[in-house]
Amino acid sequence: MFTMSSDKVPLSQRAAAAARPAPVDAASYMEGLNDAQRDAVMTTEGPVLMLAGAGTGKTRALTTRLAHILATRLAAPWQVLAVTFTNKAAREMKERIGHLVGDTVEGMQWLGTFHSIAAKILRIHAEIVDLKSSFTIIDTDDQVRLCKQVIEAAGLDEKRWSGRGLASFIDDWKNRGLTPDNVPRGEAHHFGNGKGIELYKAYQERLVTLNAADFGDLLLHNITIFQKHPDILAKYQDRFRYMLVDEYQDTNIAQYLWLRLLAQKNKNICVVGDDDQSIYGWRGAEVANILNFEKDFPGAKVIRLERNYRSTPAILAAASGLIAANRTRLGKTLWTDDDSEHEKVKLRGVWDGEEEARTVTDDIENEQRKGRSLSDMAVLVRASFQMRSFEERFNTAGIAYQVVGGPRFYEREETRDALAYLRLTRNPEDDLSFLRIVNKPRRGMGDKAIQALTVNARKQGLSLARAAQLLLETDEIKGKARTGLTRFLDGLMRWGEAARDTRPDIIAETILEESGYTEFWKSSKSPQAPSKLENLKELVNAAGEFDTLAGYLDHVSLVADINQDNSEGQVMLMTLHAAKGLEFPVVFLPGWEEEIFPSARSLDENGNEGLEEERRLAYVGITRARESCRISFAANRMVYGRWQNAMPSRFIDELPEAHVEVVSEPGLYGNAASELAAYSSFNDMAETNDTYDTPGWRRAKSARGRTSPAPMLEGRAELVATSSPGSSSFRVGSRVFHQKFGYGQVVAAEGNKLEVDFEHSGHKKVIDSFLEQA
DNA sequence: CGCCATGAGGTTTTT
DNA sequence: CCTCATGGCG
Repeated sequence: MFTMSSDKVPLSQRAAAAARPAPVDAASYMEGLNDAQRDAVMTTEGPVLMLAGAGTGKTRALTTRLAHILATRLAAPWQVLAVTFTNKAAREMKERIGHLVGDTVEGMQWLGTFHSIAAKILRIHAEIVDLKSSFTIIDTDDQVRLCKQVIEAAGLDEKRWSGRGLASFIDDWKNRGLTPDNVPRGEAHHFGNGKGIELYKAYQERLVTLNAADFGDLLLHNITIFQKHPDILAKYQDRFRYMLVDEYQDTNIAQYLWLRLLAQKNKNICVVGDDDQSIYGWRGAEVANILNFEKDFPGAKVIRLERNYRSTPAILAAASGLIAANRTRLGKTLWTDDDSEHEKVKLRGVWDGEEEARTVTDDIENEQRKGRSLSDMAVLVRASFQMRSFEERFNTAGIAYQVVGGPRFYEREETRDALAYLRLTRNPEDDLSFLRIVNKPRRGMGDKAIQALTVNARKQGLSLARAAQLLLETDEIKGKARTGLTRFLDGLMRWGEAARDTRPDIIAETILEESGYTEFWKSSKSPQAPSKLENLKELVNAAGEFDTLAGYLDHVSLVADINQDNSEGQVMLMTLHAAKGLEFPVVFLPGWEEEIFPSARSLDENGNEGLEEERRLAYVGITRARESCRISFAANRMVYGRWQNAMPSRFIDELPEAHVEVVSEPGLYGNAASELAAYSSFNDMAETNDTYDTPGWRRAKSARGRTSPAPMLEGRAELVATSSPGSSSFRVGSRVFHQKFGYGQVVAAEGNKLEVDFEHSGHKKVIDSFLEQA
């Protein structure tokens, strides 16, 4: 097919193409696409906003689009810019385009993550922002460390102003595309006694002397370069004839500015995303980017991918019903023509977290008995601390599980130490690495010696390694420190020498061995030592896949993880965030309680915007499910070692009841009467005139009053409010205070559930334990 | 230099 | 409650 036939094109396709030479507009890769997808592929010219709902074949559409551009020769592979957020996404995209166009995809050197592409551009023009093209990319840890140094140097109280705090301010500014000169003056007051901007400036200067850039810099420096040098910008504008951006709803302002600059000329920019799945606002993502796309790029064509190929109608209805409560959205309606028999979304209330873990585990075992593989099931939680109860239960039940996410390989202490050795070997000027390992293992270089060395180096404008070398020529250093430092520096020279003509894995192993680092862990009593040694071995192996040490190190700084083999036959346990983009036949969504989900902190810090993002997170969770979605909430939960009663999440009330089934605990409550009660409790909802803002325990509440106790409450206790037999300590008429709602007056009391008129928040139903006498 | 006591804080995560 | 970081002391 076409001119770029290759071994990668399946034979069947090549045969087909040979049999009936297809005209370009009826190309075989278009087969099986629906109208919207086809539209998204064919509309190559001008700005395009591809609004792709969950499970609507987004990846297929966008990879086909790129394949189409290449196949029809609208652009050469190197004239296409395609950006993603993660390496994984970039890899998958490349692979899938490869299936369509074969080796041509290898020419797509501008397909990658925002960061890797920005880094590539920055290496070419580094001198404009006072860097050398060999600059190092520092990670979050080093960033914090540097910030700490800057705070210290500024003579600020280090207890009051943490490195972490400064780093997050700087990150935030960089995410918004702000250099020190552009930060609004008012924002300086937020940090370091009004020294915020000064500190930011000092931090940037330190980076320049270190010849380093942090992640935020990669984009920001690009923007600076483009703005200062229209000629350079023009070059890239001409080069990138077609641009494609995946997960556009996750872009921050800096990324937006970068894209806008590049797209200015050809305007052939296609952004793909789903505003309903924007869940990274807290790290700088701007939903506004996708909401305003049509304004930012006049004449943009909006293409909606709404036909869902993943989930059952009930799951789609539940997700759609929930997300409809959000006000700021572009609006989409997912539909499916799958009308086969399917189950409703299952909702279960339980007594406490332990019971929740137990029932989920039971469900999993049931499914397994029915022949379902463990890897077809996933438990998705809001926050990682919720994982523990499931892990414990899985362990006792002997169910294999895999936690997805968690601490990353390249972030672990031993990995970072080892990399510091390798980096320092390649570049002896790398002071951050020097500091990290100069005394690890111990070489007699204590805090005092290092302090002196640092001062010395800075005075002479030398790197630490160089300064150390000079220091050894004097008599100022003696004893253990002298021998330790001498051996260390000798080692560096030797390794640097050897690195030139030795395989990276061999050199890595040699360095770790000769430096005494391996021995450091071997003789460590730490219980983690064996696994750390394992990790070091893994790192050495990973290095072996590269031709040079430098090549490996470049790769490492932009890749957060080495490929972990996802072994089959394990239940997946992860956060909702980590689950974005994945799908499973059976999905469990536990912990749907106020405070937990939506997270109290999101609401506190970001108000309604925070709430909407939480709701999108819930939407992401539900839409991960193909066949079965099981939501649960507990009436009591142990939080920080204290028992707290919990209210069912308001999101539960927002699920359309027609598509939800309340399930009682199998065996315990599984009788017809309670099933009935469950249904009628739903019907009762129509009678209550509770409004949307009532945190949702209506369901439980309405069930409580019935002759037959609600199924999920039966036996152990009433759900939500264990109505203390006596009455509440608050009387009607008394003035009370609530953490979130403020001051108010009790207007009605039933057991420990009260109705209160709050002065600022209006009429609410609350549980007395949330109140204080005012 | 390493170990224990004490205290604070305790979503979500990629590059 | 539990974990991590820091600080003081041996």
